[in-house]
Amino acid sequence: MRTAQLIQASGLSKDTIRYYEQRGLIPEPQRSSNNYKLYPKSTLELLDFIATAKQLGFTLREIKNTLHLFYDEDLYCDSAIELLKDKLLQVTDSIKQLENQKKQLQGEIKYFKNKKHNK
Amino acid sequence: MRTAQLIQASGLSKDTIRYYEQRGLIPEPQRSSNNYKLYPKSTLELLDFIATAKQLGFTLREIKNTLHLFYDEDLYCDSAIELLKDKLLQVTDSIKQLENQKKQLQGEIKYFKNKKHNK
DNA sequence: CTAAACTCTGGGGTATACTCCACGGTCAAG
DNA sequence: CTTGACCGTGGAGTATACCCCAGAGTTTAG
Repeated sequence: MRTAQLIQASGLSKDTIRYYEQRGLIPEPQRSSNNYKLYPKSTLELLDFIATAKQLGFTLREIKNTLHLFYDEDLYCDSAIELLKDKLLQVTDSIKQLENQKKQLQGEIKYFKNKKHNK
Repeated sequence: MRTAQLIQASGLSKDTIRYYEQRGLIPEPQRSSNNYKLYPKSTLELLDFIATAKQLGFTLREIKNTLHLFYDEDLYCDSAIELLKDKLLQVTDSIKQLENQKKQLQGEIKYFKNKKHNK
């Protein structure tokens, strides 16, 4: 498929796709005689995989490092579970930090309400 | 006080202080005859104020926009409460998003465990 | 044949909150 | 007087995930 089709099918912009290409997240496509890019169907699947991983909170760097999972069926499950668990820990940690921040904010609000009341 | 003292007392680096100065978070200090900077005591308090606000999750931009509160006692309470509530909403929202992400991750993990089991 | 649509490339810009480097002036101690 | 500590400046670099623009070739519709 050509660029326009990939853009359409993936819902990503040309620049995003190019960016992924440059960062090595998707393989360099073949070229037709006029130098237009020709993507295999697998690239679309790959882009979907990337989109899902991004949704789950993985950075592009992390995704790039796990791309072999996308190609290697045997490793797929175990490694995927491991990575997901790692990310789960990170997310849980972020939540904790935010909860903390929330508490502090609530404390501050109370403090100012009191201050106001005592005027 | 001179730069070294302010660095010491605030715990910030010279570059950070300079950065805040450039962004207008702290006022331009006076200069002694040799062009050394001379900070008033209030600058230290201001830096503490900024540090607290950062802790609470405010960006430097947001902090800059609320600096007048630091100077205006009358507005202080009401506006502070309002700002804190806004930030609280933002934090709460971030937490929700992360909770969502967490659920999705857990879902993915289950999916892969199942897949593995059925091999 | 011409104009519009499509495609490619290189390169710059964005936001955030700094850090780091290099060059040069100033001051105090010995 | 020299050495080392202190101080100031301008400007570049960092990380992330793109967006936007310009210039030029290609293809398709009318």
